[in-house]
Order: sequence, then C-alpha cells, then structure tokens
Amino acid sequence: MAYNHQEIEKKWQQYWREHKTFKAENKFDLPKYYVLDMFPYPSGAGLHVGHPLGYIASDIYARYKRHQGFNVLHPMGYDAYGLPAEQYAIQTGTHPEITTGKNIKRYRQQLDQIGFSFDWDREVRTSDPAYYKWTQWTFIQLFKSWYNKKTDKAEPIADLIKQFENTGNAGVEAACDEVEIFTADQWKQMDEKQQQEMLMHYRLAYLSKTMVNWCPALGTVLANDEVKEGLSERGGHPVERKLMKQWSLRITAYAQRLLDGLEKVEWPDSLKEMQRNWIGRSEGASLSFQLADKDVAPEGIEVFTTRPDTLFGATFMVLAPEHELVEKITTPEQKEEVEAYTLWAKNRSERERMTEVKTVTGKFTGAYAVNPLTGKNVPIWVADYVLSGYGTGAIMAVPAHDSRDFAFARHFELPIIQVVAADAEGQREDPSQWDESYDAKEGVLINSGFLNGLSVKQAIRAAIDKLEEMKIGTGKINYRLRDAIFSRQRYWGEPFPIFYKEGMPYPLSEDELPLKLPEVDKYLPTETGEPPLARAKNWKTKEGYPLETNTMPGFAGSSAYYLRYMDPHNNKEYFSKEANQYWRNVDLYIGGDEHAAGHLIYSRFWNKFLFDLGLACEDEPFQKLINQGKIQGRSSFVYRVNIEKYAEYLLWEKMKHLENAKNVVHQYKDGRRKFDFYHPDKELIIEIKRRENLEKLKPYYEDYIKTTNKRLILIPAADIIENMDLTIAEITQVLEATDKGVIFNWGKVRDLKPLFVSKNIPDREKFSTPLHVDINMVDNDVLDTEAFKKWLPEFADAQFILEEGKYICGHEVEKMSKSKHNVQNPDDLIEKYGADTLRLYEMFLGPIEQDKPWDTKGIEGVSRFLKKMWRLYFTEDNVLQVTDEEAGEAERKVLHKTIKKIRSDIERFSFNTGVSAFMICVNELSDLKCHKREILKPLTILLEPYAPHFAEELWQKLGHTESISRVDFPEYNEKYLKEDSFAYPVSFNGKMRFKLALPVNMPKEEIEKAVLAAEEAQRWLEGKTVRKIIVVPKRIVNVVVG
RNA sequence: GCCUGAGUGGUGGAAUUGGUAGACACGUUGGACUUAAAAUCCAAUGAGCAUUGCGCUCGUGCGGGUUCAAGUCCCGCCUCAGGUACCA
Repeated sequence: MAYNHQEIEKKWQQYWREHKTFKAENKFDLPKYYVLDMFPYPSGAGLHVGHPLGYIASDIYARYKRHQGFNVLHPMGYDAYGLPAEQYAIQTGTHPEITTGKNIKRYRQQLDQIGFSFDWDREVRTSDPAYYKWTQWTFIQLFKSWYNKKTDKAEPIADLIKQFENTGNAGVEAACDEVEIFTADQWKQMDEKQQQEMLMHYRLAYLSKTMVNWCPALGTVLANDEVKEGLSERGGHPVERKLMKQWSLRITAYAQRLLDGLEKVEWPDSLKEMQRNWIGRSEGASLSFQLADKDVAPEGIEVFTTRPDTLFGATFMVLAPEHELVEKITTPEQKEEVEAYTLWAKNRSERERMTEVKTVTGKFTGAYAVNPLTGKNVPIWVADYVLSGYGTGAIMAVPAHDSRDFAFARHFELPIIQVVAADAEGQREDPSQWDESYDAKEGVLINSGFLNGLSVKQAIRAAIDKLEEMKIGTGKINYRLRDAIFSRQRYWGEPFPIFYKEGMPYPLSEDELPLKLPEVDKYLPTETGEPPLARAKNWKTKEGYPLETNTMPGFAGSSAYYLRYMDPHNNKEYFSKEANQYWRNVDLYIGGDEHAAGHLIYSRFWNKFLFDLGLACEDEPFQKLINQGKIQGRSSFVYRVNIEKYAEYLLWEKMKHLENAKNVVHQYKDGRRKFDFYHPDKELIIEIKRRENLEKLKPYYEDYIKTTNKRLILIPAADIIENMDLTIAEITQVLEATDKGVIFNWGKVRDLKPLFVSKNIPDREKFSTPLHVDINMVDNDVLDTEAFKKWLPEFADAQFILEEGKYICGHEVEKMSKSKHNVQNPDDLIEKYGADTLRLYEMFLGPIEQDKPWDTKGIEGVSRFLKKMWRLYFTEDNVLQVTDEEAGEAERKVLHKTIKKIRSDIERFSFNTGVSAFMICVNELSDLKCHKREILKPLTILLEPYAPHFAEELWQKLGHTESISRVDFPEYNEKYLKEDSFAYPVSFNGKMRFKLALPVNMPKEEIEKAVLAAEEAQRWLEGKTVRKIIVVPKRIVNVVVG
C-alpha cells in the first residue's frame, strides 16, 4: 500500500482553494499569458470523459507557463443560456435558472475533482444579470453604430445623422441595405419615424423583414450556423424559410476584415479554410441587363457574375422565384404557369430543395432581356436553382461554361455557345455534342467579339473595363456570409434593451441596464403566437412603452466572455482599459471545431466591433487556437440469439452432418410463402417456430395445407435447442409415416429463456442480432454475466453460449451517448484511479487534436507508472528514501534527456509523447535504483503540470513548505547529454544489417574504413564491389554494393 | 460534387529536418513470488520461413516514380471522418 490518491487529491484541492493558489492578479509588471477553454454549456448529464480533454491540455500548458514566471490568466465559466433547460422548463414548469444552477453545481464539483488550476474568482455566467448587462450594453452600441467603408470601421450613428443633415446620404459609403439617395433637405423633411426607418438601414444591429430559418418544433428562428442539412442542430427538427421581422447583426460589414484577420492568427488550416468557405468571398462584376421591352422595368435586371469574360456566351437569364421582378415582367400568356411555379417553389422546404438538387425545374416568363455586348435578346426564366439570398437573386446564364446553366439549357433546349477554348488555336467544338459544361478557369476566348484571343484572366479585366465604360456595370466582390439573425422567440436568453415607440425601436438608456429577464407563468408562446416574454406582467418601460419580447441567441453571451474575464467584477464598464491593455487577447484557446462557423466567427466579429469602439486593443481575440479531438465511445455488444433462426441453423447443420441434407430443400419457397425446410420426396414441410408464434400461425399453415397435397410438421424451437436427437427422431418418424395435414404436438411446448451467444462462436451472425450493452459490465471485452442478468429484468434468467468459459463481447467505435450505453463518466475513474491518473491517461490516448476512441483498459498503464514513480521516493513501507548523494552520469543523462523532451513536447502540444517520456524516465531510473534528490526534485517539477496533486505531495514530502506551482521549471544542460560514441546502424543497399559503435567525432573517412573492416561487414561485402559509402554523422552509414 | 484531414501490429499510438519502422502503453502467452488470489517483478510478442546456430524474406491503404536511403517527397487511385453544397 503506497500511493493514496484519494487522500492526496482531496488534500491539495482544498489547499489550492484555501490559498487561492491559481488566482490571477492584475499585476501589470509580470509577463502575461492567457489560456482559455471554450466554456461549457452545463447540461443535465454532467461531464463525460470527452469534455475535460481540452481542459486538461490547457491546464498543463497554464501550469507550465506559471513555472516559467508568467502571470497566467486561466479562467472558467458557463455558457448558461440554452435550449435544453428551457425545454425542460416547458415540460416540468421548473424555472430554467434552477435547472441551470443545479447543473452548474454538478459541473463545478466534477471540474474541481480533476484538479484544474482555474481562477474561480473570475467565473462568469452568461445568465447572470451582472454579466449580461454588458451583452445588452454591446447590443445598444451595435444599434447606435454604422459601418463606414471609407474608414473601414464602425462609427457612431450620431455622426451619420450629422452627415445626413449636412449633405444627405450621397457621399456616404456604408455597409448598409439598399437605400435611395436623398439630400440634406429631404432628410430634414422626413418625420421622426421616416428618419428612424432610414437609419435602420445603416445600423449594425437592425430590425428588418428577412427570410429566416424558422423551426416550428422549437418555436423559434435559427441562425444559419444552427441549421445543419435543413434540420435544426439541436434536436434535428425540420426548418423552413419564412419572412419575419427580426433583429440582425450586420456581420457582413466585417466580411473582408474577418477574412484578412485569418492571416495573422495561428489556427489549424482546416478551421481557417472552413471560415473562408463560410465567408465565401468571390470576385467578379455586377452589371445590369436591360429588358427588351424597356417600359416594363426600366431599371433592368442586376446580376452578379464571377465570369464577366463569358458575357458573349450568356444565352438566357434566370431569376429566383422570390425575385421582385418576376411578377412585373411575366407576360400575360405565361402568368398562370409562372405563378403556379413560384408558389410551388416558395413552399418547398429547405430539406426538399436539398435532396432534389439534381432535378431541373423552371418556367419561362415570356420576357426578354438584351445581352449588352451582343445586343441579342435572351429569354428570362425563373428557376429555383437561383437563390434569392445570394448576389442579386438573378443570374446571366452561360450554359457552355457553368454546369448548372448547362443542365438547365439542356433540359429546356436553350442555346449553348462556347466562348472559352482550351488552347490558343481557339479550337471550336460543337457544344451540342457535350455531355457536360466546360467549367474552365483558364483558356482563350472565342466567339466573343473584342475579347477574342484574350486569356480568361485578361478577358475578365477587359470585360469589366468595357462595362464600366458603358456605365452598365462595375467590378464587385460578393460574400456568401449572411447577416446574423439575432432574435429568438424564446424565454431563456438575454432580453433586448429595446422598447417601442410608435412601432419604432429605441434603446434603453445605459443606466437602465441590466434589463432583467422577467418572470412568466409559462415558458411557451402566447395564444396569439408572441414569444414567451409577452406573458410577463408589466413588460414595459417606466413611461409605459412596450419592451421587445424576443430574446438574444446563444452566441450573444459567448461572443465576448473572454474579455470580461479580464475584469469580471467591474460594474462601471465592460472591462477596464488597464486590464485589457495588460491581458490583451487570448494567447491559447482550446476547444472543439464544431464552433468553426458559429462562435468563432461571431466572437471575432464582436471583438472587431469592440476594437473599433476603442475598447478591445487587439482586433483578433484568439491568437493561437487548438481544436481538441472528440473522444468517441467504444460500444460493447452482446449478441441476442433469434431463437427461430438458431433452431433452424442447428437443425440444418445436423442434417448436413447426418447427410440428410441432399434430400431436403433449405429455405423453400412456394410463391410468396417461405418455409424453413422441405422434403420433396415425402412432401413434408418442416417449420420451426417459437412458442408465441406457434399459436398465431397454426391456422395459417392449416389453411395452406388444405390447398396442397403437402404435409407440414411444426416444431417448437425449444425442442431443437434443448434436445436435438429427440427432435430428429420425431421428424424421421413423421417422414416415414403417412399422417396428413399439420402435424404438431402441443404437449411438449416449453418456454425458452433469453439466450446470448459469444462473439466468436462460428456462424454467430446468422442467428443473432447485436445489442448495446452497458460498458461498465464489460472488462477487456469479457462480459460480467452476473451483472448483465441484474441489468434489466428481462435478462434476469438469461443464458449464454460461451467460448472457453467466457462471454466475449463485440465492440465498435461510435459517438458517446446514453442510448448506446457507452458513456464513461470521469467520477468513477477518479474514485478508482485518481484525477492525476485520469489526466495522464487522457493525454496518453493520442494527439490532442485527433479524434480517438475511449477505452478504459489502457488506464492501468498510467496508474502503474505513478505507483512506480512513487517507489523512487518511498520504500515499500512508505518511508521516504530520497538521499542527498551526488547523482551519477547515467542518472543525469536520464534526467536531462527527459527535461529536454518534456519541454519541447509541451511547447508543441504533444502531450501524449510527453507522458511516454515520463514513463521511459521512470523505467530507467528504476533500473538505476535512483533515489537521489538531485534527480527526483527536478523530476517532480517536471511532472507537476500533468499530475499536480501527486507532484505537490512529493514536493512537500521532499521538505518544501510552499506550493510547487510557481517553482522554476528545470532547465536541461547539454553537457549531460553528450555521448562519446554513437552506435551507427550500418545498412547495405538501404537494409540495416548491424550496429557499430564508433566515436562521435570520428571523421567520415575513418568511419568508412572502420565499417568496411568490421567483422560483421564481411559477409555482405563478400564477392561484391563497394560502389559508394554514405556516412551521415550521428545518423547512419549506408554501403552501396553491387 | 467541392474543400479539409486521416489510413502504421490484436488495440491506442511513436518515428520532430528523407536516415535503425513499430518507442511508450494496453492486451496476450510463459515464468517468479504466494496455500491461493490480488499486487509486484522477469521474459516473449508485426507477419511468414528457418529453427542446429548464424539468420532470411515480406511489411506503414493500393499502383507507379524520385533517392545511396521513403511511413515521410512527387504523380495517379481507393477507403474513412469532418465541413459545405444549386453561392452564379
């Protein structure tokens, strides 16, 4: 009995708490380091082993940085608003705050058990009024700001108003909705409401009627990143498009800066790429097509294209079904068809549209536009492959060079003109023979008037120049990114600090914040379909103006929490300037990549806005980011025997064995009827059934037999399984006899207990189905059959077909989930092995950024390692045996090699190899029987980031009275690592044959000689010529012979 | 379809710049200690061949290539995972 983890861990957790060991002071003279985890949503299920993975990694890094003298900010908090608590409230009436509070308590308990070095004094909760006051405050700032493209930043709306008053909006370059030009006088003549409406088109937080993702099941609107494949991310409910008046954030104003910022952060490439795709920048031109009949729509049709070079090949146009011109331009003859089509298209759900990507639909409007370069009339179609939300909702179709346009043209027999050819010869092909479009981004223009002979790149430039000259178009950059829909028709979220006066929204004054979430009688929409907040009594301002009833979405509170941690108790401002100047931004951020298109974009946007306001001093919030991989579950399976199939299988095997099989048809079919066996000579059908089915099916068989001359014997499955020989005898008897009809002996029917077959029993898959079994009853794939019987009442009298006396389970790697019975919660493991072992093991599993399956069986290895390390310090009787004797060369080499390795592994976030290095070190020190302070003291510090309780205890036992947490990290000394000789692997023609120890500083020529002279070399040299010798010092010798 | 990333023993994984493939650990097998079990310790453990010893051959998803030397670099595929999807 040596290392008592339970006692030690409790002791040090208490010490840290009492001494506030990990409190990060705003001590501005020390170098800072900010390590952050993505804060969790506290769900009711608590933590499973996957959650702490990233926290352990960041904790190791944070502790390592403290050892290097950094003032480390390593906070934790809770993303406390969320749908599950609200859904629970709807079902049970329990206030979400109560549920959330309970869950947070459990999370805290679990987190504390693992020994994280969080500064809990800085905890934030997004649902805490003291916190969301600043979420609301930021919203007001967004509301009061507009984006000036000239200065490329957000500016106060008050300044914009001044400009309107002085010069109107003509000179304003803003990221805004489409607005008409007005003069200063016109502005002044507008009434208050008109002015407010105009300003709404400019605000960064604005109210507008837009197409939103409406999820009827959740009763709320969702942002684009909350919708996955047409279903809600939470719950997987269908989502439909709906026009609604909603708050949005003008994140599109920041699209370019969000893209550019990616260049200067150290994030995984895949994540940056995901954000780039999400932002979706494309360069091209916007131009307008005039209608052939100008009177119908004098403004023409504006389109965006990335390929203005192909304009000569634009043979038709397509409008989205929602496009406002559709109704206007459709000719009377086409009206009926087009109306029917647009109605149909608008009512299709997102999901339908997605699953039917390949089907081509559309209608001709009857109208024509004029191709501005060719002057030819091109027909205007309406089709749902053009999206109203992207570009202008209208396109010029170039079927020869765009696959979708091509498919459309083929389907509706529209003309296809090739305008780009592969080579300079301008090779012409006949597009009518093509199977697909030629989507080339390189090539030479043909059939294109003044563009002929130019490369694609040159032609794009030339075409834009021409359009600008003709004043019908201009070069333009378009983004896929949409403004973020910010309203939720939900209770459990931040209330908007907004009230309405004559239908127009106004912000509350800042001294009225926080606007607290009111009590409601039910967490459901009102009878008239208004959000739950409409149920609150007196939900209005002091003056009696009604307050906004929507609440903010989940990402509101998480968008700037990292800033609040810098100064979490400040009730005068978001955070103080000094605190922000000092902590600046997050140096290391660890979390899952599921937030790539959500939180990680929103918070970058939010931060950039605060940067523009002069509040945040860094314009990128997260300097380095690591995505920790997911820990997948390792499910175990038992194989439940299908009694009928099994009996049938046994009987067939027996028949084959008795060589009766050739007389019998297995799985006999007569029309649509199927039978287990048929003996054609004797016209006997053999059917095997379970007890329940015997009764049910007997009349059915009798019916069948009546119409044929066949006989049928019904055999209870249990008979075969329990007494095969008797059954065979019975069948043989019936075969020889001449009984007619259905032969069946009721007297013998018995019940069979549930039966399970071990994994490697031959043909198991033929007669059994896998069933998830709780992984806690399985050890090393062996099922604890007694525990299994107790698991569920229906298995109480289960029986097993074993192999070598054991029941072996199958396994599969899947998502960790309750329903798969493969959830591993950390509490049990901590109880059994301790937090330090759990920490080491989670790191030991594999690279931090990789997904990996959880399997408890390896945990013994790290547990043994800690025990083995303990024995370097203590005797069998737990007496300290550390000596002050001077360490030998070998011991020093082990230590310094380990210091070097551990340092470099932590710095490159390779925590799994770090754990291996500790194991190697302890194995080697054990072999050397090393108990020397000179070695063990630095080793203790080295281990502290990984196994802090263990290290603290050893540190104290070594005679120290202060915590180990801020002791200098050991440095390695090259001089102990120097080797006099190196064992050269000697290869012949690239194959390693033997090793030869040679002095490190031996010159190449001498190494060659020594190798050729070596005894082991002779058999490889025999009868061969040495053609070349490659010597890489301290690496390898390769002899080329031939 | 497009964009990322990954494929190495029975398992998790290591090999950092092209230089001894399989570190470390689990599991398995054998042994020691023990009345017994647990714990601990020792040995073996990629596959195949040969086992009288030396050993030999193959081997990092598949097929080619570059190189004295390829898990690592290049070309072409296959499979899996994640993201995204009429984005003009």
